[in-house]
Parts: sequence; C-alpha cells; structure tokens
Amino acid sequence: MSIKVKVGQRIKELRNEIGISQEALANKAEIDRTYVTDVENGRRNISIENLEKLVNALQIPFKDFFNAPNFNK
Amino acid sequence: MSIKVKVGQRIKELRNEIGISQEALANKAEIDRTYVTDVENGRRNISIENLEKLVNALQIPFKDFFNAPNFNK
DNA sequence: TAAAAATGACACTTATAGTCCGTTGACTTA
DNA sequence: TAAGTCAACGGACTATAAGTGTCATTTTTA
Repeated sequence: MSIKVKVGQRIKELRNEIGISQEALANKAEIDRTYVTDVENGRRNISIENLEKLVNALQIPFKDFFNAPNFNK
Repeated sequence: MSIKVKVGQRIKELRNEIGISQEALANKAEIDRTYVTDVENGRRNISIENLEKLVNALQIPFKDFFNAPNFNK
C-alpha cells in the first residue's frame, strides 16, 4: 500500500473518531474541502505543511499520527 | 520553528548518526543531492512520498522519525 | 597548504500540488 | 415529497514542489 493511501486512511480514521465532516476538517485546517476528499482517498501526494495543518486540526502529535498499524508493517 | 525546518534538522541529525554524506543519502533515496541540501536547510516543502524515500534511506520508521524533541514541543 | 570531498545557494523548467465552482448520488429528517 | 448534509468526482485554473545545473564556499584529508 502506498504512503498516500496510508495517510489518507489514517486521516479518515481520526476524523471519524472526532466525528466531524470532511468539510469541517477542511475548514479547521484551512485547506480546500475537495482536497481533503482526495487526500483521504489516497489520490494526493500531500506536502508536509498541509499534512501538519491536518494533523493539528485532528489534534494529534505527528508521532501518534504515524503510530498506527498501517505505517508499521 | 516551521515544520520544514524541523524535518530538515531531523534528517540531518539522523544522517549524521549513520555517518553518511548528503550525496550518499541522496543516492540511497534516489533523489538529487542539492534537493537533500535544500530539505535539510528547511527550504523545501517536501511531499510525503519524498519524505518516505528519505525516511526509508535513513532506515527509521515514520513514528520514530517524528518522535524527537523538535516535533513534540 | 593544496587538492579533494562535502555542503550551500539559487535560478530555472516542468510536473503536479492545491483551489474553486459545480454536479451527482446516498442517506437522513421533516 | 422535499430539503438538508455529506462524500465523491470533474474540469479549469493558479501556486508551488520536483528535479536539475552551475558555481561558490566550507570542511576534510593527504
């Protein structure tokens, strides 16, 4: 599985835990709504700055974001 | 400090631990030497795919890459 | 102390990241 | 039957990352 897909799945997972919509997350992170859709579906090679925005909006440290089964196998 | 600078410092730190040159790391990661220089000096907003290449070349899991003082304060 | 190796700085082209506007279909609630 | 929310997707566009070349500077080693 590509890193893009792994990142997307992790974002979706965390977003669902919080219980907010893609649009709400996009607004919190100050990035485009359609871009969040693409990222979650593994279609975007996101930059570190935008990943930081999403990670912050999801209120999780980077190291915890990447501490998930997907990233360790 | 920006995420770009933090990432750059972390890469440099890990590269020095391994004891290889920027050029050797660049070759392992299959990216350009001057690009590695720019990343280490915080001048590039690196994508997740290129970061993955470097993290793999540094032989460290993502979660450990981000488990450093810089990223947690 | 000269040569070699390593790093830095930066401009440039091209590839693509990221935005904006809109549509569709599934699902929910009134 | 709407009317609303939400996710997925497309097309056109703008902003910027990727990738590379070149020269300068610093650091290392003989």
